[in-house]
Amino acid sequence: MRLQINYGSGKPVYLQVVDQVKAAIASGVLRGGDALPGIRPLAESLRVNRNTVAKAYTELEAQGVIETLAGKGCFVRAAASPLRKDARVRLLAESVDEAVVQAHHLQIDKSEFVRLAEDRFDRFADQRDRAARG
Amino acid sequence: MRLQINYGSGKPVYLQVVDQVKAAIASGVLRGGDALPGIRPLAESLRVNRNTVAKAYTELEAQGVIETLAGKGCFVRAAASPLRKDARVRLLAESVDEAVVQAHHLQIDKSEFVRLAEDRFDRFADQRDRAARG
Amino acid sequence: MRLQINYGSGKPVYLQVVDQVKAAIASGVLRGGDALPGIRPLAESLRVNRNTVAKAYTELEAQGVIETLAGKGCFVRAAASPLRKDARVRLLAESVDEAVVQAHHLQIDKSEFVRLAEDRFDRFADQRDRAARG
Amino acid sequence: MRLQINYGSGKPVYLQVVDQVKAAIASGVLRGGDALPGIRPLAESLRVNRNTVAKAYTELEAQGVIETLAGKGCFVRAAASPLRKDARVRLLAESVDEAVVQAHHLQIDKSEFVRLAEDRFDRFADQRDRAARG
DNA sequence: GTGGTCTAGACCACC
DNA sequence: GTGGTCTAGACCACG
Repeated sequence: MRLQINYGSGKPVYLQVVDQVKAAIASGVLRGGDALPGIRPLAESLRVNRNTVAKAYTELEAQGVIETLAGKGCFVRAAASPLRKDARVRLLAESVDEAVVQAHHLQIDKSEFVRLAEDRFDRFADQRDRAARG
Repeated sequence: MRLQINYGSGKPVYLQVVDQVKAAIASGVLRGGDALPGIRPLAESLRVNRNTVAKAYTELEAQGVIETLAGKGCFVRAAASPLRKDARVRLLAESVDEAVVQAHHLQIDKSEFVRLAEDRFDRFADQRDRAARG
Repeated sequence: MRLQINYGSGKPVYLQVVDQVKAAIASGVLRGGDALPGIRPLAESLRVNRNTVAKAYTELEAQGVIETLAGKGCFVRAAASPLRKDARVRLLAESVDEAVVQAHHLQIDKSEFVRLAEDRFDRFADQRDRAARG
Repeated sequence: MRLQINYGSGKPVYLQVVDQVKAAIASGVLRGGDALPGIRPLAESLRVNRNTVAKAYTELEAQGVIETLAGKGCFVRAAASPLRKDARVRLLAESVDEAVVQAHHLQIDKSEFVRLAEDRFDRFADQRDRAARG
C-alpha cells in the first residue's frame, strides 16, 4: 500500500490517511483480515508523528473499517455495515449529491456524469478483481 | 433561497453557507446574474455573526462562483469555468471516486450506484427546470 | 474556586481538574448556571497547557456536568442525571465499595465507617447551605 | 478466589488484578497467611501475560498487602497498617469524599447514602463471616 | 475574547 | 515489538 500525503492541501494529514486506507480497501489493495502497516513504521515513512497515524487508525476503527488489537496490530474488518439498506443508500446519496453539485459547476452534463460514475466504479472493481486473482 | 445551519455537525458554519449557496445554484434556485442576499440580512436570518457570512462570500468569490461589486452587492457569476474540459472532468472524477469508495464500504453494488447517480442528477435538473419555468 | 494540582501524584492533571470541579459543585462553590473559569485564565493560573484544561472541560461535558457554548464559555448544568434511580444507585454502590475495601485494609470498623460517611456527607451539605445563604 | 478481567474497560489489567485481590481480602476470601495463586497458573487461567500478573503482585507488595518469599510464593500479610489511627481515618476520608461527591451528582440524598454505606459494609462483613465459618 | 483542532514529543501498558 | 495516553504548541472558527 502506497500512501501519499499532500501537505499544504488544507486537508488534515490524519484524514488523508483515513481516506486513502478506505480507498485502498475499496480497490482491493487491502482485504478483510489483512494487517495494516504498524503505526510507527507508517509514521516514519510518511514523515509524520506517530500520533497522527494513530489518530487516523482510531477514526477508522470508530467507522468500523478496521479493528485494532493492542499489542498485536490493526486489521481490516470483513466489511459489514450494521446499518439498514435504506440508511446506507441515504448516506451514499449525500456523497453523490456533492458530486452532482460539482458537476453542475464544472458544466458536465448528465450523460457524461453517469458515464464517469460507471467508469470510476469499474476502475475500482477491476482493481479488486486483479488483486483477488493476483 | 432557504439556508439551514446545522450547529453541532462539526462542519464550520461558513462552509455550510458556501456549500448551500453552491447547491442552490446547482438546483436553479439561484441563476447567473442573480443577487445574493445581503450580508447583514442573511446573518440576521441565520442568527450567525456577520463575519461568518462575509467569510463565506469571500470564499465563494475566491472559488469564482460569485462576484462582489463594491456598494452594489454580490452576484452569481454566469458560470463558465475557465478550465479545459479534460481538467474539469479530472476534478469531477476525484469527487466521484469519493462516492465510489463510500459505495464499497456501504456495500452498494454498481447497478444501484449508477441508478443513484442518475436519480440525484435528475433531481437537481428537475429543480432547475421548475425554477426556470416558475 | 481554588484548584490545587498535585504534580507527581501519578493522577493525570486533567482528571484532577475534573474531580475538583465536581467537588466544587458538590460543595456549593459552583451552582447551576454558574460560569466556570475560562480555559486560558485557568490554565495560566495552574501553570498547565491550555489543552489540558480543555480536555478536563470536554470530559466534564461528556459526563453531563457542564455545558459549553463555543465563543461564550462553559457553564454548570442544572444537574439532572438522565439515568433511572436504580442505575444511579448501582453506580454509587461501586464507589462506596471502594471505600469499604479500603476501610477493611485500614482496619476501620463498621460504626466508625458509617459515622465517617455521615460526617463527610454533612460537611459537603453544610458548605452548600452556607454558599446558598452567603 | 475467582478473578474476572474486563478488557475494554480502559482500566489496566494489572490494576484490575490488584483491586480484586484487595477486594478478595476485604471479603474474607483470602485471609492473613493465605497463599496467593502462583504467577504462572493465575496468568494462564486469566489468559494474560505472566508479566502482567507479576506486575500486579509487585504493586500489592509495595502497598504492603502481601509479602513475597523467594522460592515459596506470595502470602497475604496479617493486615496491620503501620499508620496511626488518625492517619488511617484521614486516608479513608478521602475515599469517602469521592463517594459523597458522586452521590451529589447522582442526586442521592443523605439517608440513602448512609443506608448504602451500611449495606455495602455489611455485605463484605457477611462474606468474611461465611468464609471464616466455611 | 471564547472554545476547538491538528500535530507532536514523551511516556505507559501490554505481548 | 505493539497500540494508547497525557501534555503541549500552534493555529483555526466563531462572537
